[in-house]
Amino acid sequence: MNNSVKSTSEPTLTDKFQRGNVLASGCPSRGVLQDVTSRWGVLVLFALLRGTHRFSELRKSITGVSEKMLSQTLHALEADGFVLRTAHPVIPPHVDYSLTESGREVAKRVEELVNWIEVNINPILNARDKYTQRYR
Amino acid sequence: MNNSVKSTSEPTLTDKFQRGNVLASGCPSRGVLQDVTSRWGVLVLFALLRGTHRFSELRKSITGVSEKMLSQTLHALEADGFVLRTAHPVIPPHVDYSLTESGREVAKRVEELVNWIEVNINPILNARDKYTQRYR
DNA sequence: GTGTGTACTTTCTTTTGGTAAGTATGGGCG
DNA sequence: CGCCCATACTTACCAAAAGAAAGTACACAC
Repeated sequence: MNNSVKSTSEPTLTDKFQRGNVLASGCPSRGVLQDVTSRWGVLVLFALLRGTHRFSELRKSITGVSEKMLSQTLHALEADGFVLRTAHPVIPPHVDYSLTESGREVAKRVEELVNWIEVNINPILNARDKYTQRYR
Repeated sequence: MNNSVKSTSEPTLTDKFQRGNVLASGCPSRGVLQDVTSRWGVLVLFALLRGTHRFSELRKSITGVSEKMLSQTLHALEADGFVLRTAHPVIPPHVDYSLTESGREVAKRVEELVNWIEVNINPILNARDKYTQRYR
């Protein structure tokens, strides 16, 4: 991946056709992929697809997430431009989280994956049971 | 969940419409989701979508993965029924890995996500740069 | 001055991940 | 015969990440 500075500000042909390659360890797209597919990142994107939520709401709907990890995950997704953080200057604090345009794009794809797994969970679990029975 | 006592082994209506809920911490679908979206799981599925590969080939194409993690990841995906392991009884060992039918289904969805990120990597990185400049 | 509510942050412990070395097997080579 | 090679794993050890729980900040109510 070439992210070097250009002498002109016009996008060149190679710029336009440049894309990442997650199979290459140096490519920054792998970092973004990790933010998106991280344990809690997936669930945050999935949850925010249903609309704006505040911190405490996310914490309640995503069962099992700690405040530390939720905070960390939201920051990473915000830095990548997927999540918009809106802090209202009141006390006690009130902060809203929503998806950006690009956030909705990734989240839609995450949702497709999550939905497929949720729908097919039973056959998958059966396969897993058979596997563990066969090979201990 | 099921209030009526059943004397037969026929699947009930509720059985048929049962699906997972990844937002619930107890739901096993969350475990499957983690296998699929794990750091190396995503890349293995993505790589295997291009066809059958042996262990050493995967290790080469997925830059940066250790033998331990590749082995571990392949086992998890095999247990979930996404990956088929075929060991030829020769020496030195020769083992092939390919996707099962359900493996192709998840992998296709993973691919959609990966492709979107690879294509849009540049705007994302720009957003990230702006973010780090603003908030250090 | 004590308690409440929200969104974090910090500290400490546990779990997970990475690195490197070891294991099993038989065939080729000197 | 002794030694090395190739391949697909395991194992042992240490570093990094995640989880649990407590602390912080602020204004207002009592």
